[in-house]
Amino acid sequence: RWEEERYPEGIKWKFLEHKGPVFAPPYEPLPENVKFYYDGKVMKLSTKAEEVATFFAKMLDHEYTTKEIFRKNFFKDWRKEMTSEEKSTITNLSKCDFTHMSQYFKAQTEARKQMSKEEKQKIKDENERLLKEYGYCVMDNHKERIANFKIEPPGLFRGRGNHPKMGMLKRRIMPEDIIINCSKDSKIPSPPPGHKWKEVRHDNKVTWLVSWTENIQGSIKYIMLNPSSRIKGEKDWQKYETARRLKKCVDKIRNQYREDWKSKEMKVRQRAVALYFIDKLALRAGNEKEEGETADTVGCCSLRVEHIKLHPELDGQEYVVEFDFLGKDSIRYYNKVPVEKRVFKNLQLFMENKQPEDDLFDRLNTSILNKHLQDLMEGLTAKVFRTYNASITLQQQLKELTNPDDNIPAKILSYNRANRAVAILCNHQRAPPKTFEKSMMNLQSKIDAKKEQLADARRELKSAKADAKVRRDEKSKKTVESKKKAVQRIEEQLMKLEVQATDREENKQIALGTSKLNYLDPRISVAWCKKWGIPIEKIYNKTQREKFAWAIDMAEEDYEF
DNA sequence: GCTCAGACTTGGAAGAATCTTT
DNA sequence: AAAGATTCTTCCAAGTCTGAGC
Repeated sequence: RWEEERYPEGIKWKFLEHKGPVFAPPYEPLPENVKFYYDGKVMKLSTKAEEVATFFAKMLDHEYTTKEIFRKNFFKDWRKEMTSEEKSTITNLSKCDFTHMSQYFKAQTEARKQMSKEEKQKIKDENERLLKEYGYCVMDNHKERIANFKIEPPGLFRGRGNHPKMGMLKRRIMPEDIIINCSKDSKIPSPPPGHKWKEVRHDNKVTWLVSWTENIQGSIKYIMLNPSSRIKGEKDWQKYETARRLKKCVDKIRNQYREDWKSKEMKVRQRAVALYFIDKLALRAGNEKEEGETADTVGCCSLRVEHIKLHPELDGQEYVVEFDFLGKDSIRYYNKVPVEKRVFKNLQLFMENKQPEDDLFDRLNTSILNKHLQDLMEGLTAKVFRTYNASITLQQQLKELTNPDDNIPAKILSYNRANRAVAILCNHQRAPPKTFEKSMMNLQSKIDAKKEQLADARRELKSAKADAKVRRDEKSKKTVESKKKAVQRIEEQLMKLEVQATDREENKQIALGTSKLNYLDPRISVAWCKKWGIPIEKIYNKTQREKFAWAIDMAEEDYEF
């Protein structure tokens, strides 16, 4: 569908027109009868202070609001929004009572659920209108869907893990904060009445339409296109092509880093051991982070001595490395891995005379590592190994697990298992769903019921057969046939349920989404579907099919990653 | 080399929509 | 038709990596 690189190096588009962002709705003050209490007494808050209070009230049931850091950060920022009078009265968060406000919001949510069909439809229509007007742009000759055309509303920052900034106030974004990017010859979006944009620029070397600076980390946020767009799709395709190029030289690279374990230079040894981890364990690169600004998490290059334990022997295996650290999003990585003796010896060396909080690879960072990788293969960076290993694992697992004689549900179970192997490799975990146990039990009772139904059907079949033997007439023969069919149908249904139960159980703590969306070359899945006659809808839902339209178009059943 | 801003990808949870059961 | 379960979509945080400036 797309031809390769229609533009000179670095140029992303020739024409870009859009309507600008949709701002968060303005704050609506609470009705008079919704009270806030301080120290047991009713207190009427100024609009600004009230708005921030509602952010807290809405989160009251969440564990966040019990955390010391969250409360401290919130209170500090809240006080900044108060009038001087409020400031002098409200000095202690523990004396603030938000429960009435919280109840009000719960009632609102309930009321929204209870709305009539017409009212709900009205809201839906309004959302659709907004999407139609602001949700699309024109990039070159295509109308494209925008991913996030709505500006994030103000609220309380919720970091993940142990974030030092949790609870801080995310301020409201105004047109004056907004940079618009579009082409000169396009119809330039107009700011809301009485407002101005911070800037309008025409930079066709970037893909974003709108940007602003967020106040918690001071980082830039963007409005960009949907994954179904040409610009994202092409990039995605390129990513997998880079990973396929790695496939061709990965053996050479592996031999190289194994050689480097013996290097005289410490830096080279560290680089080689780190690369081994990235390759073998699919670890992330691990950039340095500013201390105290974010949760304390690490990747490969930023591992510290305290994150690994060396076991010369463990459970009958030699040279075992025990990893235990918090990775991206503060997800725990825990793994015991037997490694080659040389790696083990090197790790011992790297850890000599170091404190637990010292860097394991003190001579290495991601920039050094990536420069080296660039020399090994053009376009090679640390994350390409994750993509490569994820995709190659899927392909290999599909080959191994797919049984040609299986029916469709069983084949899909195999697919999910292959997907799961990748998710485990990439350490994509989720909190078990709150309703997990219950839903498993429900499914089990469905299975039991189905088993009984099957037993009944079999009994009926048996007696029908006996009957037919005696009577020897057409009618009873037909009855046998239809009973046979019924048994078969129920057997199939039972099998389907059992497969579902297995799949769900195995998936309890595994998140498949990220690998499916970001690491697995979609052409592998498309080819697999074609090969086994599985409808693509069983593997990809509508959004996913849109994102992977290029692959669905491109891949035949003999596609090899 | 090092730092930092900038741009873009990757990440799980929460909320909304839809389907299924009661 | 309400409630409950499941799936899809949105949200927005948190990574990776590049390149400019010194």
